[in-house]
Amino acid sequence: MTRPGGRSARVRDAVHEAVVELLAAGEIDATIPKIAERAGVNPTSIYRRWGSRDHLLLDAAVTRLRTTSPIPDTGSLRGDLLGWAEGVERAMRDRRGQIMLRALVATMAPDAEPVEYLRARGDDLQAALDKAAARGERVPTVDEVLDFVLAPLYLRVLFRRPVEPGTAARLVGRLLTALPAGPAPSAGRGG
Amino acid sequence: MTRPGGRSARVRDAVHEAVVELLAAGEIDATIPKIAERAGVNPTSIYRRWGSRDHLLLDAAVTRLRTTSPIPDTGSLRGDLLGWAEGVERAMRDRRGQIMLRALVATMAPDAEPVEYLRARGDDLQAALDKAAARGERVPTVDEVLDFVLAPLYLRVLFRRPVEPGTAARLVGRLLTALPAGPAPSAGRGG
DNA sequence: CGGCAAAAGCAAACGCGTTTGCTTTAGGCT
DNA sequence: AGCCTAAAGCAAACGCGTTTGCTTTTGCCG
Repeated sequence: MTRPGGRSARVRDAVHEAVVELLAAGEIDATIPKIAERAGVNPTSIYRRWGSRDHLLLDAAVTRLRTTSPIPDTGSLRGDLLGWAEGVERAMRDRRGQIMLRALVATMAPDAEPVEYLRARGDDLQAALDKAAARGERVPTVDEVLDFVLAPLYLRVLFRRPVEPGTAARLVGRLLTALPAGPAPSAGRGG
Repeated sequence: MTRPGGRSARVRDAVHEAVVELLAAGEIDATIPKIAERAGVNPTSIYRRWGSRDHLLLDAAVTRLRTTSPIPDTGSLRGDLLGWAEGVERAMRDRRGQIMLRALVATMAPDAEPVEYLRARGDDLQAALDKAAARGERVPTVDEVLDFVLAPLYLRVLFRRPVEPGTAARLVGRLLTALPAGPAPSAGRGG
């Protein structure tokens, strides 16, 4: 039996927010007691619920990502990709978004179980591409979208290079321009 | 006055190797005492020299990167980029290379001082492009190289998607194919 | 509205990572 | 070869993150 609402939910949200705020404030190695204090919560509650700092960070990062940049349904592939990519760009221009991306990457152990959220977002992307294909549009693969749009945005943040306004639009433009010419550089669906 | 060789160098190398081996073996949160034990070294030596686990990991990652995938001088831009990118691909297909990339990203605090090595590699890339331009070749910007080639390779590793053999060649092909058409999506030099 | 149990709070004990003062080793220069 | 000192080793003390047994709160279901 589990308790999704009430105090449990309040504690969860307070802890998540404390993580984001502390990390964004530069306390990159904030300990669990520090996070608990900031959240107004007992450290034991965190230990019992999340077990380790890494699990907590991963959970906080995924939870934040989940609320960011959904893929819209605009009626055209370009519109869908643009709406999504601009959401990603906005998140990547925000310090807290940057921090959480780094936390996500840092805590994804190389051989841990797959992050369910990432798989789901890959499916969303595939669905948008399928819709466009059904409309008769020429569509890229998921891998191409990730290569052309997501990877450059993320790499800028992870390597601390600036994300200029309009980057997302230029990257989507590149992807769609490249479409008629080149074959996919890698087969299969992405995560 | 400093001591570059002898015992100091042996300790440094042993510690670096211990870091790589432990992380690659899945001990992602190996503590300094564990690393010291593996290296056959006193923990105090690590604390005194590196100060913190993050500094050590960053140093180990950069040191390893430094020995990987230099930019060759083949006489053509395609050859230079291919040689370099295939070196990166090789590193990214190796578990230890994957681990160290993740460690690098994880320990690069958002507002810490720039990592000298990354700047230097950006300069190397720029130099290769300049040479090609001097030969009259049509050349991309550093940012375009990073977007088209490095970002997709790194993102695959960081998000634990497979790096298929030949990925580097396909990415370089894409970059050079896109050249005549599109303008650079972002100005400035890369890191 | 009453009761069961999940989850939070509390406090004390534990373990281990970290710091520190000192000693010993050995690199590099004359 | 011999001196000087940077750097490694050692050991003990310290501090704090973590664990654990128990109590208290409170969400949720009948």
